[in-house]
Amino acid sequence: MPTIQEVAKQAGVSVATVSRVLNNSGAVSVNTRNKVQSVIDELNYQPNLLGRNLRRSETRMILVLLENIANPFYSKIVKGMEDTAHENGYNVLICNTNTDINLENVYLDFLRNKLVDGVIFACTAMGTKEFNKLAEQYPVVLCNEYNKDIKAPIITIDNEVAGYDATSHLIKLGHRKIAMITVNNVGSSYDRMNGYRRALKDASLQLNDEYIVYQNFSYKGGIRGIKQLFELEEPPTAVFCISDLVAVGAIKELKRQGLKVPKDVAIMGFDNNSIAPMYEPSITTIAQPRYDIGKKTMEIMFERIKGNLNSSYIVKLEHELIVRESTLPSVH
Amino acid sequence: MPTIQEVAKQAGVSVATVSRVLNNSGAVSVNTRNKVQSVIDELNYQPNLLGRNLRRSETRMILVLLENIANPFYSKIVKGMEDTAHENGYNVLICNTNTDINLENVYLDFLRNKLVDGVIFACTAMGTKEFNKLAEQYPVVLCNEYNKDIKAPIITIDNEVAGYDATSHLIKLGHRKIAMITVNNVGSSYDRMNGYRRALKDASLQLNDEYIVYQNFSYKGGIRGIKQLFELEEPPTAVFCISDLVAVGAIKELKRQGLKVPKDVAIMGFDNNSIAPMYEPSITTIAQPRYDIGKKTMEIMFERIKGNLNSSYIVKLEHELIVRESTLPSVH
DNA sequence: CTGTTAGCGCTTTCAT
DNA sequence: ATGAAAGCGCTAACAG
Repeated sequence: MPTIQEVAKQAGVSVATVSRVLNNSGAVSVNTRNKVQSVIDELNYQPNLLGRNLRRSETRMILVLLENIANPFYSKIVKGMEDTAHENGYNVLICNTNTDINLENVYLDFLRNKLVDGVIFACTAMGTKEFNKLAEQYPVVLCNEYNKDIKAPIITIDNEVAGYDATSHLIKLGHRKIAMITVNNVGSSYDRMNGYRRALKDASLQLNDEYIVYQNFSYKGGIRGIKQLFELEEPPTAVFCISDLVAVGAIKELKRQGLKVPKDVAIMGFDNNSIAPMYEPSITTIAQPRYDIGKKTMEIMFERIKGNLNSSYIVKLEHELIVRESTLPSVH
Repeated sequence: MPTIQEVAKQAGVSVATVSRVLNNSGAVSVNTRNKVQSVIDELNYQPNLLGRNLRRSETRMILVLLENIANPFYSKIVKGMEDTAHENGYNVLICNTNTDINLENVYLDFLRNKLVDGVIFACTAMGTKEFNKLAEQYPVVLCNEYNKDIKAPIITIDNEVAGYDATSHLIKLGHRKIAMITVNNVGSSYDRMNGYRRALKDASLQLNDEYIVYQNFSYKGGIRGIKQLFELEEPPTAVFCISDLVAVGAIKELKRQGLKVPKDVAIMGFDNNSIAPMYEPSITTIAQPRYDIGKKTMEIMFERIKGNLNSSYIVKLEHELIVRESTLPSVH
């Protein structure tokens, strides 16, 4: 592995000059440039970025924290982030935290130890107070996660309106007994539930607390949610699920109970995961503008790094209702 | 951001001593250690790893190249890699290449520029010759990808036997007309197809080239594969799909054509993706020991870094047949 | 047990 | 247009 020294020696110039051609900076005569470049090519020289990064005290790396890379929801978001980062001469690192606070801390050390210039949280494990302390000291932005006390830029959709739209869709199809399988203590779910409530109210339908069941974002959450709902005396005819994966679990369990979707029960998902159009039946859902969310998040990150943004700041992007088989109209 | 200098000054010791307590190395008196540690805590000092890494010329980072993080197949593999890396004081970075050779090159610069100590390919874009050149110079290992000319450690299952087992399962169920939807030019698929052929031969079934259709690993590949097969005069009664995603596309398209799985056609997947048990019907498949594959891959990486391994080396782990609804016995 | 010192590879003033 | 030299923050001989 040649160093810049060896290139300089072999080209008969100083290291400063080699550095200049490396960075296309300063003024270098065409002759010298060619000479240096040919030595670089000949030796197959690759600059050691550890040296550069130390000197510049920046790495042009952004860390993205995900709960789990397996969650296909984030794939397009990450693509949006990556493209935007590359356009700006940055690179993106992805790490899984499994929402494990210890693991999260390990990766946050990358930030504290100057290995990355900023962190995007697509998932948080730590508490709000701690988070705000971190966000005060370092460039940090939140993607698709939030609560009202967070002091950092946040990029998301308007989950309240999205919940309203999802529920309204079911109401328009004639459903009166509409349940929701959701999760607890997550800002976005809370907002979606508020939208659900407002839609029922606007349609003069009665709120029934038994129709709101708390599970988690998983396939199994959907199974358990349906079990719970269909033990009720008056089971719902439509279920709004907090994610497509939950919707899949719901459909699977309904099928097991001998009920047909959408004939007996309409199912609504959320996220427009890749599984939604593929499933049998395909799943009606709310699509989030995932690529744009990623893109915007990264743009905001650069603003934060430049210091143009210092306090909390929220960006809401547009969602979209996508109607598929799981809510095909039928009479009730 | 305090530096080691400031800690040293404030603690009234030399930077060497601070470094020693930081690394738990050398001998430091209990008194000094406590003093230094308290200053570290007080200043909330975090060592700048750019300095350390430059000095040590290692980063204890391993880069994992994936085609796409959205592919849930890799999630457990990555978990196995991460756990093993953490046990050894290393960290894992994940990058998407989209099998784009330019993007792959961007990330490989991390290796050439000393930002990571090794690269694991779970997906390759470059040609074999180039790959071998890289593998000669740097610690590189391949996970679940290969061809016979590769000169680097490879961790995989025995795809030929797996293909044999999958096909034999269908034969045992009484099927005689067994097709395969596969992909071209991929080492593992090639081996699985050889296994498929050998199973047919061992059962004295005739090989029918029309029953082998080439698509890609996607959902749409499954749809197109079925369309092609069911335009034949004698369509198959069972189809071995090269991946679970392909199987999903296959089932969806059969349903569209009014055929039932498994009643009319049996479908076999591969990989035991998370979707396989969730799908309707659930999908019979070959499970790869994904966590162990990841674990073993990382272990081999460390051997390579230590220099204990220099040439090509192949590790084959055990696979497993998982029978589900999509091949439930029925008479033909 | 502790301090002094050189240097990892690079960039960037400051001279010339 | 080019070079000399300082220094980013850290570690690791070496000396004492």
